[in-house]
Amino acid sequence: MIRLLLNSKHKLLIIDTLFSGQTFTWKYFSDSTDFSARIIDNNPVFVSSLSDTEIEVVCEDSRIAGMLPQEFFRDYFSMDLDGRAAFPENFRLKYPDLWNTLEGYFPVRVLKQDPFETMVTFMCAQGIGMRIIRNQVSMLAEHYGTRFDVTFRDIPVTLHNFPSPQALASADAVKLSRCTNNNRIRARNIISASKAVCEGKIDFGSLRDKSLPLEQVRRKLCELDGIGYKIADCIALFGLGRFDAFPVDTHVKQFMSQWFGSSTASLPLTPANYLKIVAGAHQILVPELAGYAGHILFHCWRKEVKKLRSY
DNA sequence: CCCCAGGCTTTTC
DNA sequence: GAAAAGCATGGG
Repeated sequence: MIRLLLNSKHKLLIIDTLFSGQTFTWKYFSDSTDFSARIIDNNPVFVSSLSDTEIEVVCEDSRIAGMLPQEFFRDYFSMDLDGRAAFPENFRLKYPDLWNTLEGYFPVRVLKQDPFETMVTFMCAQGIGMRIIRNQVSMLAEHYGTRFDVTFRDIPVTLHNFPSPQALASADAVKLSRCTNNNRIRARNIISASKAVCEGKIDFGSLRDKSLPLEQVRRKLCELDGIGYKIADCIALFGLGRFDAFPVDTHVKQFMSQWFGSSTASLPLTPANYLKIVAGAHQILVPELAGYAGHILFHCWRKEVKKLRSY
């Protein structure tokens, strides 16, 4: 058992962007008895916060994804990155009101999560609400993942890891569709994408190469059925650590129009308009961290403007 | 029955 | 080529 303390110079707010269900959603821990858990690289991981700037991580193995836990989790939680760094100097002068509203959202982390898990979960996120997406991902884990029964602080906890590419590649489309909101097309796309990963047609290791232009990463991922610009950019941002990737979904489209006066963002989200909105975002934000900024703006928009209760 | 939800694919001009 | 329509499903 390994216990780590990770501290940051700035406040932390950790939200699971992969919709991994209530039982293993990272939360903003209000008190020290509260904790969250999930499986990372076949390793039960427990997280709790000790203060606004310090979190405790407990895991079993001395290595996670080939790295020392200390290194892995600092990277996983982007501990050394300040959300403010994603906004250029003149941003607070140009958008003073928005800057004030954003204050509570700079601590939001972009987690560097598993690319396969990221791919499948965002394939489950087409044109449906957060609640249903979470249900799908939880069901995928429960039906196709491995079960872990563990205890933490004397509390029994049951967890499921996210299914492997092999597990989903060999799934039956009709059965799998129970876990994809009864959408068989989505189930079929997930199976074929999983096969592509198994066969090495999609190699996340090589897509991780930072010298690879984002357009090339996007093009490769878009070869898969069911993946367009938005999902490709989500995989790049959340799964490949490409913080320059700026996924434009219905919410991002809305705040790009409302907050930044993007005329393109008020038009239908065609591929051409998508690229224009991304280009606009790179003008307003720090380009190499545009996606990171987008994530902060996204959560602020949903909570402060749309008044949605959950993250 | 309407609209919306962390879009993508096919058809049509 | 790019714009418009079609698709799929559950929830409010």
